[in-house]
Amino acid sequence: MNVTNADIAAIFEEIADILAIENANPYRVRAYRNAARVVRAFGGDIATLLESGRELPKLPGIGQDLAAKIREIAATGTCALRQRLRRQVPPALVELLDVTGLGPKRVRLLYHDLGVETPEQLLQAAGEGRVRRLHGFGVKTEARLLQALTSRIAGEHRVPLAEAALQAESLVAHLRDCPGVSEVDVAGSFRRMRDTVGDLDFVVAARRAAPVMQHFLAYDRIGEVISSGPTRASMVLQSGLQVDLRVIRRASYGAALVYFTGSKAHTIAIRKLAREHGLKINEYGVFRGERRIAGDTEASVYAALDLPWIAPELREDRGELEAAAEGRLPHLVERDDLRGDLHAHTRASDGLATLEEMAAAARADGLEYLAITEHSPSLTVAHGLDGKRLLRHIDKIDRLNARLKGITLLKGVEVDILRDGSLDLPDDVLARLDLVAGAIHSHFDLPRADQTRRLLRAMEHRYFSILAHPTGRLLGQRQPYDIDIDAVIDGVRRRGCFLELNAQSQRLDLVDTYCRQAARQGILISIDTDAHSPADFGNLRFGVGQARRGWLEKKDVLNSRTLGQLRKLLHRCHRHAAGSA
DNA sequence: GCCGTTTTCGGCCCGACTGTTTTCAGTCG
Repeated sequence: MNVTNADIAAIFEEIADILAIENANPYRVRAYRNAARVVRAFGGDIATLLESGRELPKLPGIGQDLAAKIREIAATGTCALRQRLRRQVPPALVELLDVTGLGPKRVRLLYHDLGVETPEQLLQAAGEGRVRRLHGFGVKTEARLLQALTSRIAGEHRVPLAEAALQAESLVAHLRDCPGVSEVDVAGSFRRMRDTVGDLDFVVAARRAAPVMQHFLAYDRIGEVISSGPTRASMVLQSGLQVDLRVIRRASYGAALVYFTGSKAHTIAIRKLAREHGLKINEYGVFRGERRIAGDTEASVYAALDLPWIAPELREDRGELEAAAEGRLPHLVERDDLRGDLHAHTRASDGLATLEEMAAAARADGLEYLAITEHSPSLTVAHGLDGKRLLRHIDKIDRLNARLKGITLLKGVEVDILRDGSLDLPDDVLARLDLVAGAIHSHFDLPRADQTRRLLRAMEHRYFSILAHPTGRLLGQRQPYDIDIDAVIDGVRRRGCFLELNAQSQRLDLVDTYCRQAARQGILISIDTDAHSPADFGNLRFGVGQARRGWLEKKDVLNSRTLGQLRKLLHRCHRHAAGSA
């Protein structure tokens, strides 16, 4: 049985949901939700760790009881508490919690008084006007639920960061147009650069809120207004994305920004810390008694807690507060630290632009080198290049390099890792290249042991340089293939090759937690766009965002190196394999 | 369920908005 951290987390979430519906102690519910979050963020596969006979390290918010449950789930795939709760409450009931406007109290009431167990049954009951008769419900609530159910069935979900960015920029421009507005920021998971975004949170500083609220609600791509008060409003855009706005006085702007940037776990943690300091933090500021002692800037809020400012990407309560207190926050990598991009395509395979156009675009984006990595022959849908064509292609790159100024093209390939772990091009061709990025594009559903062995075998190849999009996930479309990530990361370390953080908007692969795990082991990570057109180089910033979420510093990033340093590292990677063969 | 240079028991982040209520519970972030 392969119990993943995500499986353990999902069970804790389910327990929390059912306990909430059963009206259990809310702090007990929170303990399970916190445990789910901590387990998800854990670097390394917990089940594998326990299986090897090692102890689970002490984790924040995981006491004796939860640790025992983690061991139980890792060993059996479930736990007794969950099984018992499932017998007490219809399992489908937790789905009702996903309906906007329904929390545990109302779900409980719907079940007890109307026997509603599923979204479908709720739809029927609401349609028949039975919901409005329940205590605490009414005509409006019933109508709202009906609408939430139908739009939910239409399917709204988190959108990739890059997609959200387009919508955010347009709305930022709209808000800046409003007279009296002095600051506008997009906070929330967007500012923390999460790979997907559930909604956009805007924070605006203005002396008077009313004109800003009016201006906000006059945005032309508005779909539906969910709520709007004097200082706060929510709406759904025509695209289906939810947008929240909060208007605040300039003096409270920093505190509001901290609060609306979150994450929720980080917010709770700093408020708790504030209590220990005899202070109170809310979105208006930091207070000692009635007196506000900080809040105009984010830095002032953290300073009130004796902490340095913490970058938004770190605010997940994954140890950043402890690191800040001990003065060991990472110096996070920045977009301008990147000197090159080691993964790009041209028309020769499935790209949309020529070599010249891609080189010019990369240079215009401030890059000093760009690796051209076309597909290999097995990937016929992408017009993969066979050995002959690839050799002609790299001759062309050589000729172009001779006359290019301000940027150097590297000769690479994105070679398919075949089912058995062999590479899709012969050694004598690979030997001619500056770098070989290996990737899986087929047989996504192999069992974990086989898939892991496939990757390990591929990277043992003497010319292998970089494992491209290591887990193969496509946001909202395809789950990562099943691999033993600890074994793969350890394999990369031993082999002395590199991992890619693919910045393509649908990929953002490696994910942040694995980046952090790899970097801790000294592995260098290449933040690449996998560009198929000139505009794609703009995605680097999203890759950098994930890297920062993974606590990566400049030193952890392969393509922060100068071209000379990079060539040495790539060369050493080859020699390493030759030496260990 | 967790946690502790105030505590092993008694706390556990804080506020806006809605709708239903007649002073506030529920939900959301």
